[in-house]
Amino acid sequence: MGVRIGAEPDADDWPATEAEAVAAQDRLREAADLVGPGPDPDQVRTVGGVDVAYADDGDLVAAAVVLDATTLAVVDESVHVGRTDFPYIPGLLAFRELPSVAAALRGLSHRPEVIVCDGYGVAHPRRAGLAVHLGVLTGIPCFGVAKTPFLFDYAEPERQRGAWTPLTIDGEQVGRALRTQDGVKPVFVSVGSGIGLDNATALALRLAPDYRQPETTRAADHLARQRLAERAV
DNA sequence: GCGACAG
DNA sequence: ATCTTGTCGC
Repeated sequence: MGVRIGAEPDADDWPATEAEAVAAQDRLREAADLVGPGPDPDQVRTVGGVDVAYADDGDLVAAAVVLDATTLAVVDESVHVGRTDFPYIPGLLAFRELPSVAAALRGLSHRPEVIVCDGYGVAHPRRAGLAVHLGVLTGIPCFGVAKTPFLFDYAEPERQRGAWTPLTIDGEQVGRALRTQDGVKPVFVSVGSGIGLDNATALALRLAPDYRQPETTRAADHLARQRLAERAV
């Protein structure tokens, strides 16, 4: 327990207002590595997943898991129980979730080779979504897989699993709409930092052999919800 | 100006 | 995100 994840979010320097958060994202964007290429999807051995579950009273549970990239079995997991002061503001999700997610990651025994986020990377108003933030912070290749579209344009991918179409913002490519299951709504893949879009797409598809969402996200989601329900006992 | 808006 | 019944389908 206690794996290095790179720099930690500085509690004293953490934005408290919307304006400060936006300014922080503008600086953060410059530090991101959008090319990678990052780990070869066929050579990766471990993949990390993170997610957060919330209670009505503001309590939260952040979960971090590590899966064997071949069997997709969970080989390591960690949770952080805490709270957030930062409200949910579209475009500023990272400032609400990231400190708790980072805490959960520090509780892992094994450092994953790549991390999958539940949300956006550069498919974001300031190209600085949760996956960009986490990738820069940890130094671990990171990308995002979101369930719903925000401000980008895209054409509907073909019906079969593996089909994808580009996500664009003002003509700029910021990710892909990827069909992970035949005839099921696509997910939205975008790079965070330390990995290229081709590898991120291939990995997302490989991590979702049976369901719409990657197993990393499913495992982290289940763990967070379970621990939140057990809380207060 | 108003609404919509990752999770 | 979270709150929720029944319902359709494998």
